[in-house]
Amino acid sequence: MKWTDLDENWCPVARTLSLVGDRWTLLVLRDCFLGMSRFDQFVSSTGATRHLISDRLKRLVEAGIIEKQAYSERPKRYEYVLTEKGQEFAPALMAFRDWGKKHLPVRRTSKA
Amino acid sequence: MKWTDLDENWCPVARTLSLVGDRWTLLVLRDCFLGMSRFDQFVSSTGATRHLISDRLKRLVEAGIIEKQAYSERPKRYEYVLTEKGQEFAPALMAFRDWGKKHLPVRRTSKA
DNA sequence: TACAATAAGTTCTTATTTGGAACTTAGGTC
DNA sequence: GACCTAAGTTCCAAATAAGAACTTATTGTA
Repeated sequence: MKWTDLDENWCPVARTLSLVGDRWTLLVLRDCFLGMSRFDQFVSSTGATRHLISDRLKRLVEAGIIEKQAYSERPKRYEYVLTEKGQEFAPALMAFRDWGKKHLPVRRTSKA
Repeated sequence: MKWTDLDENWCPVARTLSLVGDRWTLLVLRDCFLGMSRFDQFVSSTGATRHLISDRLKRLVEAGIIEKQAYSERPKRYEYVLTEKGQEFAPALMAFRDWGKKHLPVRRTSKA
């Protein structure tokens, strides 16, 4: 079974996962909430490959979660911003954040 | 970059994703919240391969999110139940559910 | 006794996805 | 004219997932 097959699932959690259920997509969304909007920002912030970021941004745009907007005409340059539908994803990311803060503290591995 | 490399990330969202940031893991957790606990239930409910379920259950046990418990001695049979750490993941799944209900309604494709 | 069934996995081969680096395009700057 | 930036795309090798069959231990049934 491939992941897009979940999009017609009876369960709203499964349908949501068919869209955003992979780590890079969710990291891109996190970055959007942190105020990032440009391709290279997503690449360096997430550590994902340019290929993946390109793919995930396309899916998110197609799903209406973010929008592609030109911020420069010559040369043509675009940025990505959350739509209202995307904004409403905030509670999910906050739940992830809270769980991570509580249950996965960073181990400081060196130099005090 | 591989996904487990996110486990030491400064961002709690990224650390959480290093553990549960894939669709099958999250679907298994959903099933746990729905009261399922057995291997074959996870397989048929999620539609993932036995191989994947096996792998994801291992990771979740290792992370202390679920626990493996024997429910039969002869033959040895195990089931998986949420730990308290796992229970506390509920808000994240509820946020996914709410978002999905609102923004991804099921299209009825045939027979009224 | 033999035959099928159940549960929880593992193993195998093939297909799909991802990683990593280099290349492209369209202008701008020194 | 040589180099820089931003936003991608292309390529091939490596990792991961799909799908089906097999395993192990035990119980229930004809």
